[in-house]
Amino acid sequence: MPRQVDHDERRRRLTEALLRIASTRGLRAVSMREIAAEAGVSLRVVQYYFTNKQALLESGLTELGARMDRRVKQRAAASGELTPRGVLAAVLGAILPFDEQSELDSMAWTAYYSAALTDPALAAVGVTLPNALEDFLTARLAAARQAGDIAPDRDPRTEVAGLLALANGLTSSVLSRQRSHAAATEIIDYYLDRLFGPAAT
Amino acid sequence: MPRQVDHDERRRRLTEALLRIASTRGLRAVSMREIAAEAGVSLRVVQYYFTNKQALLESGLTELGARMDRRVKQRAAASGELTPRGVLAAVLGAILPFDEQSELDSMAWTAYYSAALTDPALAAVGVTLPNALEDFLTARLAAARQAGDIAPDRDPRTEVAGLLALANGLTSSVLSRQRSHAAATEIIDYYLDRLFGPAAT
DNA sequence: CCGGAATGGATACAGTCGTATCCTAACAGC
DNA sequence: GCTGTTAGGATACGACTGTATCCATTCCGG
Repeated sequence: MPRQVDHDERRRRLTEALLRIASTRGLRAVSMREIAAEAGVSLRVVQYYFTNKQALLESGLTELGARMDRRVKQRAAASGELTPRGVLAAVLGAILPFDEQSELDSMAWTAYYSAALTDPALAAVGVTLPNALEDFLTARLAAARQAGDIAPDRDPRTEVAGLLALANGLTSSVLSRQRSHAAATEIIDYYLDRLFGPAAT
Repeated sequence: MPRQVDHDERRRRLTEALLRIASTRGLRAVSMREIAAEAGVSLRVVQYYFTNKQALLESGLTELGARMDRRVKQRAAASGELTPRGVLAAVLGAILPFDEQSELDSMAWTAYYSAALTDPALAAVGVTLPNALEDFLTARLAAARQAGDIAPDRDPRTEVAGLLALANGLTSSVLSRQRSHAAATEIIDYYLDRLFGPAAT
């Protein structure tokens, strides 16, 4: 076995190059040759480490999901809050684009989302994270209701679904510069106040 | 002047063909030749009535906006309610995909939205309607607050922005089959109850 | 030290893309 | 009826696409 190379590392570099193109110029600008150029390698190398363009695309979406997951956990840990509201605020805040990298990732995510509407393979990869997020938050909120932190007439599943949809919609408006990040955060806080009662965070 | 032809009518047919492709197979499947085939004409005809592919794309987005506008007005008129809540419910209900055609249009809209993130010309066309909608609803809600229909501590602009973002986010989840139309409507009603107080519609 | 697997450079292939060009009907005004 | 503009059929161009193939390295295990 000559010239052993770390395949995972190579694939990671290529996937990152793909996401860089997708987030700045859109998925339609992603081609095997463009990825090769962006990663500074030859076309053959891209072909060598990914059998297909499809496989490459799916790898990009998987990576995007992993990044979002990392951001959520990181933010939840950083805020350090263990209150239900703290968890919700951290997760929703991690969905909104809050710095340059997360904004780029959100753009790529948006491109993938619309591609998934007409590509079942991508759709299958893409639903994993949102579903996991919704289940996780629903469980947390159900526990909070048990503990009496929120009113018993609130349905945790409906609340979480609404808040997640809200965060996604706000992300869209932030990406299209209709709204600033600060304004979006304000709206989320506004709704959290409504849910938990107006408590200072 | 020989063989006079209704240019607007021809362009409309081509635009509709474009949207049919975009909503079922995505914007990336839209090509001049595909549009020609879908409309049952030759490639030359498509070129003849639209100078550019770009012009064709912009025409598609304009048409999507017009359809949405029509739907909003139609639903508002059909519900016949003049109450602030009725207007809000009608508009938000018109944003959600509620039948096959509006679902197809929502898919096309999503495709356009992500394309607009990397295409300034499309972005310019696409922001018109959402902004108009937000301004219209904000004015309505401000009037409602004046009239005492909602609590005076609610900020109309924030409320409207939140509700529109919510409707957009719910549309996404309905399109990706994460949620049914009924479930999405329920969530919207839930939030409207929160805003106006639990009144029967 | 050498045969063979791992890695990747160079190039080719068959399609498809947007756009441009050439040419022929069709028909209103003179 | 001739003319000139309008409407479109047919075809071509060069660029780009994903994928496949051929071939030269590199270097580990025997």
